[in-house]
This record gives sequence, structure tokens and C-alpha cells, in this order.
Amino acid sequence: MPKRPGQPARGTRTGRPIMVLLDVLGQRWTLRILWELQQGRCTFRELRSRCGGPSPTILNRRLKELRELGLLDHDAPGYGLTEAGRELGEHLLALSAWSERWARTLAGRNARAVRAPVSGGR
Amino acid sequence: MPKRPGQPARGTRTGRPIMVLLDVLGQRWTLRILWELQQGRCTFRELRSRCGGPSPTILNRRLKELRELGLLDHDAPGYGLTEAGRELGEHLLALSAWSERWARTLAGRNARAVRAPVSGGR
DNA sequence: CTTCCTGCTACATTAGGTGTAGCAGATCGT
DNA sequence: ACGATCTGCTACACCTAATGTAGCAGGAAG
Repeated sequence: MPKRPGQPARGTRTGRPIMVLLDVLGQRWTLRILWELQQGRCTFRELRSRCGGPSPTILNRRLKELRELGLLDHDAPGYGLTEAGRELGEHLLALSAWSERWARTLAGRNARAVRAPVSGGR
Repeated sequence: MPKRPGQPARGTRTGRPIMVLLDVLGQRWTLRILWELQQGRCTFRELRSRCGGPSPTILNRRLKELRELGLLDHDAPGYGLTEAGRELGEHLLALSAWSERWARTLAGRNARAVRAPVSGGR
């Protein structure tokens, strides 16, 4: 079943692009695939390895979906991002930068919760 | 199993924040939950309804995970985003804007492929 | 004491992902 | 021409994750 903007995503009836996008990205491996290809195009097998070895079944399914959504191409050697895919990749880079800061504050919070379990420390 | 930055995400051995983030966001409903709460805090039942009715089992699991990651709170009435959660929500808003443009170019591409199947159509 | 919210938990069913094996096609060196 | 070695897959049995419905304990209001 090819998900597309204009067609309802799971859990919606409108085909709002953001809903379709959240639905697609919320499947396992999709984000990881975009992330890995963002670091450079590569073959199916290499991509599988970079992702930590998902089953070829599911990897292929994801690649098909992403190609239908115009985010990936499958030309030269192996797979790569299209223009739209690169744009999406930019957002992932932004998320990566954010996540570093997030991890630091989260670590700080935990450390505090451990060091000073005085009030309501569980 | 509580995923956290510092602890390896599925498919990795490093606990790189971006990997943990991609892993968590790549589970069904996580992105949708953040999206819906980004539009305002609400109760468990209301949230479930907004998301299109995922099973309470999985909704509750996701809410727990997101709370442990410091993205959600569960205080006043129902659930809401923390500061970190709101920051992440900003990125989703950016994605939403992007997705509108993406949908238009994608629709254009398809229309062309249908109207002019002259060379290599299909 | 009843009613109606709240946030859940239980449990059987089904959809989704895993892991291993292996195959057909293209490209290489001999 | 033949084997070796890539490529991108497909098949299939197995297991985990999500679904859908039911229902329960706790708190607030009448």
C-alpha cells in the first residue's frame, strides 16, 4: 500500500502531508535510512550494513516506499537521496545538533536526581 | 527497556543521542503524540482521540518512554510537553511547513507522469 | 451513594519485523 | 567460456510489537 500525500495516513482521514510524513517516518528504519544516506549514497548491502543489519525484506520495503515518495533515487551505484530527500536530511542534521544538547541536559537531570535524592528522589 | 542517550539504541552500539532519538521517533505513534501535544496539553483520553485511537496499551507505553526522556510531563491536567519537548515540537512545525512544499512538487511530478507518459511512462 | 470523569491494565488476535538462506543478473579476471 | 564475486533482491519460518475491546480503581461533583 503506497502511502502518499493526499491519501489518508494511518490514524487519519485527511491526507495532510504532515500526517503522511509522520506516519512514514514513524516506521522502523525509515529515519535511520534517511540518516545514513544523508552521509553519502551507497549500495543496498552497504546501506544494510550501515543501518546495523535490518532484514533485507524490510529494508527493501522501506526503500520502495521512500522512492515512491520522491525521497530516494536508485540510479547510479546503489541508492541515494533526491533533492527532496536532501532537504529532509537537513532537518535530520538539525535534529542531531539539538539531540546533543538534549542529551546533556538529560544527563544533568539524572545526575542531580541520583546525587540529591532528598525530596521525592525515587 | 528504557532507551536513553548514552545507552545503545537498537541497531547501534554507541549511545549517540541522534541514534537514540531516531530509534525512539521511529516507533509508531511517538511522532504523532509529540505533534498532537504540540498543539496543546490534554488528558490521556483526549490525546488518544486526537491521535485517531491507538490502543491504550501502546499509548501508555509511549507516554512512559517520552516522560523518561524528559520530553513530556504528567502534572496539571493530563499530559503536556516539557521545555525539551517544545523544542522538538518546533522541529516538527518546520517539518510540517516543508511537507506542504514537498507534497506540491510530488503531486506535480505525478500529474506529469500521468499526462505525458510518452517516454518511458510507467 | 451514584454518576461520571480520570488514567490506566489484561488479554486474545493480527500486523509488522527478524534472520537466514539462496537466486538471478551484471561485471570482472583468466 | 568459466568461475569468482559483486549486485539487488525474494522466500519463509519465527517472534515481537501493536490492535481492539473490556473493564477496573481512584478522585471529584451532585
